[in-house]
Amino acid sequence: MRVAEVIINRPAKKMNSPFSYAVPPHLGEIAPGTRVAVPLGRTKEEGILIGYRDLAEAPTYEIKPIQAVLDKDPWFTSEMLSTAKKLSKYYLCALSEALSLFTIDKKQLKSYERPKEQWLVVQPWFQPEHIPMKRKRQRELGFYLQELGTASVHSLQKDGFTLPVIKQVMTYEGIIVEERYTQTKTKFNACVVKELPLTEEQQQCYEPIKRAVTTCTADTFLLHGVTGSGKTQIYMKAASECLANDRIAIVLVPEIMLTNQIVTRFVEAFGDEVVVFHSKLTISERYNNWERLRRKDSHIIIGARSAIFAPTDDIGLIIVDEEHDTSYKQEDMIRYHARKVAKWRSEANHCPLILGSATPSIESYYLAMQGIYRLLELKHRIFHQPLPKVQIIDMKEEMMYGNYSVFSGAMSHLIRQTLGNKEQMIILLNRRGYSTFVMCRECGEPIKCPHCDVAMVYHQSGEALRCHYCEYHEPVPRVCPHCGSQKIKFFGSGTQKVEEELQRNFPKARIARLDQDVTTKKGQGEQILADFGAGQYDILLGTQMVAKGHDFKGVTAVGVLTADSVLNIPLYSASERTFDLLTQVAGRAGRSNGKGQVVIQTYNPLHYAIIKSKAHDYIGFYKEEIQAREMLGYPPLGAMIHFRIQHKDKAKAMAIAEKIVNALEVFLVPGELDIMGPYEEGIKKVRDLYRVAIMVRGNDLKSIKDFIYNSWIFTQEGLHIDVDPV
DNA sequence: TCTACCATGGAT
DNA sequence: TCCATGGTAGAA
Repeated sequence: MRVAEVIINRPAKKMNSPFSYAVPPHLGEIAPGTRVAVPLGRTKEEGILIGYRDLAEAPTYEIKPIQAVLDKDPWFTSEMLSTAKKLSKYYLCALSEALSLFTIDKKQLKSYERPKEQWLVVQPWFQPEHIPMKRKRQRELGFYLQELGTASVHSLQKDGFTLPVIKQVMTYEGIIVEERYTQTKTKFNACVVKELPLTEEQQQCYEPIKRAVTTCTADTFLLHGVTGSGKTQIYMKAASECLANDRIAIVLVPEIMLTNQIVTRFVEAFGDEVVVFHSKLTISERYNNWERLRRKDSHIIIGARSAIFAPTDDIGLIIVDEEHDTSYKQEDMIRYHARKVAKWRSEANHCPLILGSATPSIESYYLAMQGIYRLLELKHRIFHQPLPKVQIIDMKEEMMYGNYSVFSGAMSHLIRQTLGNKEQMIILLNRRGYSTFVMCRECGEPIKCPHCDVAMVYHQSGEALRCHYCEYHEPVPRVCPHCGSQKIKFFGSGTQKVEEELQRNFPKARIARLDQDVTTKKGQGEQILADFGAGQYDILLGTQMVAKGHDFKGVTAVGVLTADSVLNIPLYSASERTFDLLTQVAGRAGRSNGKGQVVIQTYNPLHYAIIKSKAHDYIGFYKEEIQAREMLGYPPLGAMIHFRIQHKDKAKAMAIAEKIVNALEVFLVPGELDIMGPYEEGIKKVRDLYRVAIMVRGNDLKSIKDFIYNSWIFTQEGLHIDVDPV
């Protein structure tokens, strides 16, 4: 007996294997990849038909029939199905979760139909002269229609006819109303892009990419180019080549929210050939975009992380811009890395993948050094502007000279100088809120969140202490909840406090602050950036979002208040992230006139991540970093899996973790595959759940992953598995 | 995930 | 004895 294998569309790991259903004859042949409605228990559920199977003998359970077909054409191509399976096994998540990444509507059991609209078709016997003179607009529409022969209701409304008038004309003799699929095709002027000249260096990088696009080769290129070297130009050339071959190009950008340079340039150059995916799109806009890609009305999709799951086959090119950016790794739910998925999809679609960055991820650069990726380098800035001058300030020294303020002498001087020259400055501080923690002077106890193991942060707005890990907030206590003393003091400086201090020291400066507290109100972040770009502010103060890809012409100076905030995070990639952040933010200075100045304050002035970023020396940094990782077996010279067990009972969490370690111990080969833990995490408790962790590190984790995928560990409650944590 | 089922246990 | 709660196996 032939049965259909259906994955129930529920994010439950326990339902990871497909369920068998019969296909009733009246539904005909259902292609794999189609969404179907099936009975499950006593409810009706949505599922994805992933294939067929022959049952040798009658099963012990009842085979129920599929109730309905939800997609006219299968939503999932076979490539999407196989990529989802790969993702599920690699990242140890449920197949249904992996599949749902490719869908755009989380509402279930909704069938999707291609958008249709009504068209009025004029028949030979239509006589507008019979329409009474009194009905002026209808008569005009009649003659207008006769001229056109056929027109859609939508287009007539655009031409100034109201809906009642059109409705009335539709009833007249000689007018036939037809339903047609919406056609939104607009002509694209390819010349715009073709005329974009490339420098010789760019041309050299572009040649092999072009060859790979035309020959449909799944090569991966690492395009390493300093900021301002014209990577976008190469992306656009490659995309236009892909478009000329009538295949789809996917362009991934880090965070689309903040007015993204690349998006604007693509839209300007390619017009309606570009479809922009971002989280603010409505469901119908998403469907419409997808439909455009499927009909090849548009060939380029540009968007953040999730755009890699564009439901399309025939991908001809994938570009990951700023490939080192950490926003490509999803940190909640399914913790996939978009760069990894891009690689899989490029292989399955036989198309090249371009990874572009000024500071490539250590992993990508390593693979390029191994000859697995092809390294392409842009060493010169297009207009040959010099890179900014970077000064490193040792804050320990500042303190020795009695300066306890957040601004070193050099920093104050740079601010004063920039303001004096009527130029703009960006100041980076990786801490939001007012103060970093609140502590009692008597007993030395910091005030902690009652639900999480973290110090609460004072936020001026609302005069409240907030926890950055949960929604908990409370007013600042008058007396210490621990010892009753009144000596409560604020320590450390967040963006809010620094803003205040800046304003006090430089009363005339116009200061804009950009951090999560400001961005939560939608559109406000973009507005601040736009205003700053328009010169309405002198200083832009903010968390790392000020460091990313904006091109402000008036900015000549950049200040980093604490380079250590990222460096001190206990992660193997802390140095890499520090180097990236410093290099990125320094790159904001002097983009147009070339006299950029940067001041970096730090307590670790001798750390190589800081020294190498001062010298704009990526390769030097890479060499030191790869050595450090080689010694410790960190990625890319080994892979890691992070297990987090959460439980409201600390002992239970520990017990579960120990059970997991015991089960995995058979794979332990010291030096080859190591298991660390179970240990309490740095932050012991979040939202009243205790956190215990296990870390597995090894040169090859495939077999241990396969084991976990098929064992009880996979469905263990309260366990979160993070493959390739960053 | 959702649901039905069973076990436990406190209140009546 | 009743019902409420909690934990858990199974769904085709």
